[in-house]
Amino acid sequence: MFWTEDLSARKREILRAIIDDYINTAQPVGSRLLAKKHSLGLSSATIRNEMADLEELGYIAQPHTSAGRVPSDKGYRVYVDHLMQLTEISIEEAKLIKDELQEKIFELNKLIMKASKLVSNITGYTSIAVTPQMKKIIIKAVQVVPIEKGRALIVLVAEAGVVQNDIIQIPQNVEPEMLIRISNIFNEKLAGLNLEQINLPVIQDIQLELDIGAKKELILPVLNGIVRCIEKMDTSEVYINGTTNLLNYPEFNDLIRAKELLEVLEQTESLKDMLKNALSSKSLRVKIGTENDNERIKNCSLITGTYTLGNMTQGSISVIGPTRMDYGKVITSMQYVKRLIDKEIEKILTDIRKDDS
Amino acid sequence: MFWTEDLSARKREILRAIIDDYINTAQPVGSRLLAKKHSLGLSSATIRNEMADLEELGYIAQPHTSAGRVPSDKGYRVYVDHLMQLTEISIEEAKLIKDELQEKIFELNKLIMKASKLVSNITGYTSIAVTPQMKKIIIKAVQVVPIEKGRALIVLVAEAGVVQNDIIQIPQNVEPEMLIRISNIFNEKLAGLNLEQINLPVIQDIQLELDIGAKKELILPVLNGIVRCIEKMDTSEVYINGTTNLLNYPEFNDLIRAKELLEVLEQTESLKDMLKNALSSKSLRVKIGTENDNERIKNCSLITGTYTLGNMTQGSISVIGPTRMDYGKVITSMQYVKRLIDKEIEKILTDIRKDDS
DNA sequence: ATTAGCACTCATCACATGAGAGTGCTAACA
DNA sequence: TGTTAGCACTCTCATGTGATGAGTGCTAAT
Repeated sequence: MFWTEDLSARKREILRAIIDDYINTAQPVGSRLLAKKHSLGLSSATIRNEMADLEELGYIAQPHTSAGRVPSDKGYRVYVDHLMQLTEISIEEAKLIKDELQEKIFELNKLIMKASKLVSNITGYTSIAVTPQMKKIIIKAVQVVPIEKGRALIVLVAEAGVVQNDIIQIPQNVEPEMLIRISNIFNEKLAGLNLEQINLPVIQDIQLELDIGAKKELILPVLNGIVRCIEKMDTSEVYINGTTNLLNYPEFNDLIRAKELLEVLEQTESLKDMLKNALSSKSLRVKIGTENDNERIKNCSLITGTYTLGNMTQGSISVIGPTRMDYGKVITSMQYVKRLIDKEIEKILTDIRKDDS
Repeated sequence: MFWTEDLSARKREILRAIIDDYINTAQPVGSRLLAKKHSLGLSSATIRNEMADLEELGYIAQPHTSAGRVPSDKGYRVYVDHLMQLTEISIEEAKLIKDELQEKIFELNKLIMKASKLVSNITGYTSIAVTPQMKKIIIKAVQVVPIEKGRALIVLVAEAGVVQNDIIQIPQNVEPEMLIRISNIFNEKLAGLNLEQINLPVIQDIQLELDIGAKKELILPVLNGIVRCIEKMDTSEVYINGTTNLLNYPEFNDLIRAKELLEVLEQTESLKDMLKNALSSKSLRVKIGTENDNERIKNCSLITGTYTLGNMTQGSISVIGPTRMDYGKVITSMQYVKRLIDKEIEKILTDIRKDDS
């Protein structure tokens, strides 16, 4: 869409002024106010005419006949894509973010959780962190740890500090040496593979090798334990921060609206789905109001940044707020955080890969 | 307090009727209604007189002159302690609870989280689960797992399926055999101890033994890793379920009230403190309104059940709702859940201890 | 093309009014 | 003496009314 053909420079100026103002005040903005506050050098009557045009084009709307104008989703879209002016992040905030994220964190999930909390604090909206699904994460080590007679722990270690474990029952009379042998074989066969690559042939190969010296009663539980570890690794989790922030905004003064939104936030499974589609974009994705698939957040905007581990596994941090959101502020801080996280992830990976510490 | 001296049987009947009614309707209950609905065999005038007495004694109050009566915290207290009639748990609910909790769960925290969710679903209020602090949990095994050159994983296994791990950096040139040796020594020295018993003498003892064959650069990170594992184990976590349930109740129709409460629920640290004091009672603890220390939930009631691992480590599940809470329903279901959990915990412990599976 | 002026619209607020629920008190009753 | 009927009184809540004012669209003048 060649939107520039729709809108003269003046119309753009006016539209921006309207949206800036509305984001600040949450009040429909009228022509008189606009003429006074923003020095556009135009009379209210002229502005009125332009506003009528903008309304016809669908960028703004009137809640009722005698009210000012309110931006439509289409209006916000143009605003975000072309009109908005990004401000620099403040020095204090930059420092805060750096301080929080640059302390040594080996675990990817911890990093994302922390960043998410930070984003919610800084923006004043609600943040949603989804930890990565690990389908393609590479296994570093497998170990069977004897706990006591008849019980052992399977430990699966992958890159980026991802660890999972599972308790299994084993025959009473297993020698510790046997467990070490099994650990070694699993290590040899699985290390370097990613989760998806562990398929039937690989398992059969291992089974074959084990069958020589080990008993079936031992092999089966170990295999099951590993499978459960893989399942746990591949399960992404959802963390939400700053839920109550949303209640500060007048659009959720209506208890029914507020409840609707809070219920959406409680449905972590559907949240995962909502945020999954963002998983390809390199930069931030902005979904405004009805652009969201979910009916129940059609008066909310969702800004999502995704994080990738060596182009393979992905998690995300999102901010959700009313469509009347301070897009500039949110995007600025999220970009800043994203840059830092990308750098930290890089560090986690190279640290582990290079062993140069 | 010999409350029975305060109240005639008739007054008690009336008080109970008032509270029962108020819990159902959330409306101040008047004498006329009471005379009609509950067959007390008394005229509204008589009831009025009794109500005046009950008000003077502080069991009920009037929101304003021409309104019915509303129970006070003192009234609810008597109700919970003496007047309330516990109903049997319904067959469907019993089945639901059993189905959810009796599938094989080895991990204590999972069990408590699941139970908490269940309680919130059944009661229709909000539940708060605090996983146990593990100060006194007994260590079963320690293992140092090599991940790759220069990096290893510490795994600490304790009873009840509690596992923690931590990634450490180690010198490049460490032989796997050395790690096994170290694991063995730590195992020998730490297994059977509880977290509190791991103090300086024990550590020095281990250090002494290790110094003979291992390098300092290896021992220190391992020790640090174990300490961090212990810290992680001893950190209790808070899970909240059914937050939005609260918004269904008219006492939180006021957005300010609702927000206040939701903010309390977001402060997990202070929640832990609030629930800590309940950690001695064998049965459920009921805190009504102002009986709670926290100013901000003075119009809420909090019912807490605690769970102990062999009289040592403790976690809790609580239900929070308006003081006008269906105490009968909540207490019934929580008691039922508690009984089941206690049994399951017993199972987890004996299972692991006896190895008879 | 822009602007001043004006009639018109509509939400919002303050205020008045009436209905209804509930009370306390008094007097009659068992 | 305890219980009940009756009644005047109180206070909230819902409803309706009118004034206010912000904002618009249209027209005519610049």
